[in-house]
Amino acid sequence: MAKNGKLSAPRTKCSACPLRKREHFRDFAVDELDFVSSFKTGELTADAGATILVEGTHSAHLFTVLDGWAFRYKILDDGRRQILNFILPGDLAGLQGSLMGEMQHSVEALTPLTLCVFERGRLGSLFSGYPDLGFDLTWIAAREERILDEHLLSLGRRSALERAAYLLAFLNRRARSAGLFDNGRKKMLPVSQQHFADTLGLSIVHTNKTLRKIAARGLVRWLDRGCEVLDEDGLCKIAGWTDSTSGKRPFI
Amino acid sequence: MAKNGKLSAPRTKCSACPLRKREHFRDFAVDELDFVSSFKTGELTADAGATILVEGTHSAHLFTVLDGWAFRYKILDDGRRQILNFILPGDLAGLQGSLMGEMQHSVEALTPLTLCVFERGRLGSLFSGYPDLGFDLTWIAAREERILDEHLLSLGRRSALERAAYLLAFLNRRARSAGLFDNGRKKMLPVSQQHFADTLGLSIVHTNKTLRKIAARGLVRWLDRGCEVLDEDGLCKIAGWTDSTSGKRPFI
DNA sequence: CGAAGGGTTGAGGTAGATCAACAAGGGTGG
DNA sequence: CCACCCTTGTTGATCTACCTCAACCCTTCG
Repeated sequence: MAKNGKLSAPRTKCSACPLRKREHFRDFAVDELDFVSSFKTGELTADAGATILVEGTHSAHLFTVLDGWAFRYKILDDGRRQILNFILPGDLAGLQGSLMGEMQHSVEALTPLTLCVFERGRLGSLFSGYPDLGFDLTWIAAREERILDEHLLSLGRRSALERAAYLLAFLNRRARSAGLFDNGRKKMLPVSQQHFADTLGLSIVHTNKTLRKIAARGLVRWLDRGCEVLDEDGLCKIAGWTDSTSGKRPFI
Repeated sequence: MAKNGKLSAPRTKCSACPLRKREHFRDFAVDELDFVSSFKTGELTADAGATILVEGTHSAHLFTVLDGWAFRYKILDDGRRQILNFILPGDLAGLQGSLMGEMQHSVEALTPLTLCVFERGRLGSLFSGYPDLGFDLTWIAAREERILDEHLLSLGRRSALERAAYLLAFLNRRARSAGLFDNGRKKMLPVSQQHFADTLGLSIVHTNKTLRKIAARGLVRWLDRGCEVLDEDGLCKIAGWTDSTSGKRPFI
């Protein structure tokens, strides 16, 4: 299934799911919790750099990230890579492929990763038995769409500096919402400059120069293999971006 | 509701929906047809250039395009505009806003447009009463996601020439699938060079030069306020793109 | 200790932006 | 009817943001 990945029976019970307690996520009704518990057929742990899903293949599973970072990407024949989005705790991976057949992007772990494994074959009973969960799935897909819209605006119309500032603010905000900065965890984005470059659609050299410029202004600090955002509002101002997401969100 | 738009009671009965007959779209079950008929509360016609939905507002409706072309876009404060995707017959508009509240993009008619109007308030009963339609909605959202993924790859990693070739092939393919070329209708894409520029993330001058280059190779022909694709395969080859969508697709 | 993966920096090249004209309709008001 | 404007497309000249190439540094790891 995944290079450097280890599949096991569920270790984390849905009833004890650490995500459900976090402020940003909505809780389940009791019968929904029962269903999701049975929907979850396994747990997958993967090392940083492991490939979880591969473009062009079919997968019998979809996943929710329990802990860690991953990203979705596509590559052109000659190796040019575009990172499409990042996947954080509470996010789904593989929904597109589950609904429509073949995967059209790949997914790779950015850090050590823990995922809940679901059977795609049971999606039908999710929709028929738990309409609210069906609604949630659509909601989740619509949320992804929104993120891609904003990202598209970035690539199409923002300068390198604006783009980089936007991405930093966006990632920081999502990491915080997902609870990755909770109880004293380091507020670090585990994203290398190569990943930034491939997300921003820039060369790695120009990415480096742009990120240095932002660091020189004191908005961000570079760490070993990652960075820490010091002034999210300042970044948003540079990018001309105001995030409008708020409140609790569903997850499966 | 829409500048230059006219709202009326449904004129086209769902039972006589012209889309249902087209090869590319899946048919409804009888009870689904009944539901959709009651879900459709009106019909909207709009002139080319009319604004259908506005970023930052809430809308009580969502729409399916019956005939004509529209597009979704976002703008930055200083007026830079990015077109996110085009909306053709059978496509939904306003789903994001219906699920998540405020619209985060605008929608504008590219040609005279006819839309079915649905009440967003009845989405819940769609999911609870007709799980297959709920599934279809998720499917439709996932399809949009795929398109945006490919578009993101374009903006991030393809050259101007590759990007333009991809967009032409993509639009031509979608128009054909949506049945816009059926029974002897002109095989024209009603997209101005300004629209191309705002979709490709290029300046209008460079867009013009790039499109001329493609026209000079005989892959496309320029008409008054639009263009006609002459060699879709040739365009796909330039772009390094192979479309993998196939078979029937759902719509609401 | 050598190799490999990140990050950093300067020099020079180029794809695409910006600026500036101009042409060809179409619409509108006089 | 003409005179005017506005929109859309077209083309050349110049500029610049970003790319490529080519170093070099540091840390980690086998």
